[in-house]
Amino acid sequence: MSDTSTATPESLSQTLAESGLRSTPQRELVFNVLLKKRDHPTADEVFARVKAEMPTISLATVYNCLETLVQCRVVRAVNFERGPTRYCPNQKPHAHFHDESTGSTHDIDLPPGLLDQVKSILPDGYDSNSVEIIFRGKAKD
Amino acid sequence: MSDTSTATPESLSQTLAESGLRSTPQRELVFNVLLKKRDHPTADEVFARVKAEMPTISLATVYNCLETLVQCRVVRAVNFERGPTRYCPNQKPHAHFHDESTGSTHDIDLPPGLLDQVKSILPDGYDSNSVEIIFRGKAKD
DNA sequence: AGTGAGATTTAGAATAATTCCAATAAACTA
DNA sequence: TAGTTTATTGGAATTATTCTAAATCTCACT
Repeated sequence: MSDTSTATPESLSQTLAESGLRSTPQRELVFNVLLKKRDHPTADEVFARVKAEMPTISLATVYNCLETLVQCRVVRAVNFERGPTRYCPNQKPHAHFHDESTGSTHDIDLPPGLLDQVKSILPDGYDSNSVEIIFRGKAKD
Repeated sequence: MSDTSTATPESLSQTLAESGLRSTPQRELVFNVLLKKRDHPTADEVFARVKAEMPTISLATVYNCLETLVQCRVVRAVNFERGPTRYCPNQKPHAHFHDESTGSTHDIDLPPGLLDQVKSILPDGYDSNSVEIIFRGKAKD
């Protein structure tokens, strides 16, 4: 069963090219690290994982790569309060559940139409291009 | 027509007392400043407005007061990406619309039941105590 | 009114995440 | 392969916020 909800490593260089950006070993590796363990890591955590494979990479580059991937829309940046930004390669429409006791983040699939329904509460004159839904609480397990 | 959606200045000292906290001129003033101009100011902006009336107040105190008001649930803290936290005395259930071209923030009233409906998409085992909805886009005007 | 305990305020130092910068290196193009 | 553009790098800088320790205030009790 193939997963159509995320870009594949193979398609990354194409996606980058479509935005006029270059495929580099650093960008590929940062993306692969995000795909391998989908636990919404921070830039620091991505840096640590990436350094294991490419010890010479710099933190600034990790920030640059993450920013690039977000621009290309193959990765989403997620924020909770003012905590460090977390990164998520899930491209399906989804909400986030932030477990306040563990600090962990879970993706919540959205039923089709929910985002449009939520958008429909906007009064005239509001033109929204994105809706974000964040739950906070405690998740079993 | 009275506005029941926010605590009144008069009720603040009572609300504070209920949490075992003292009413102080600084806390009252910070709260009044938030009520007077409901444009989701940052701590720095609150500091500037408050200093006009109480020139000796410190930024640390403004942070402390805002934090206290948030704890008492008479003020909500709102974050967009990693920008500075903004403060909002609207206690009605509402979403936020973040205008990306002006940086301004608008409250969007929620129809009754919407939050419960959104919460109902959570799978078993997720116990949420708050739902936040953020729109991004362009608002007319 | 006076005293002590605890709460609050204050200025400045410290922190954390991120961005900026200028130099080097790598990648595409002609 | 030379030249131009794009990307990476390490370190300094920035920003919002929190921490710290001392001074001040408030309240309850005498």
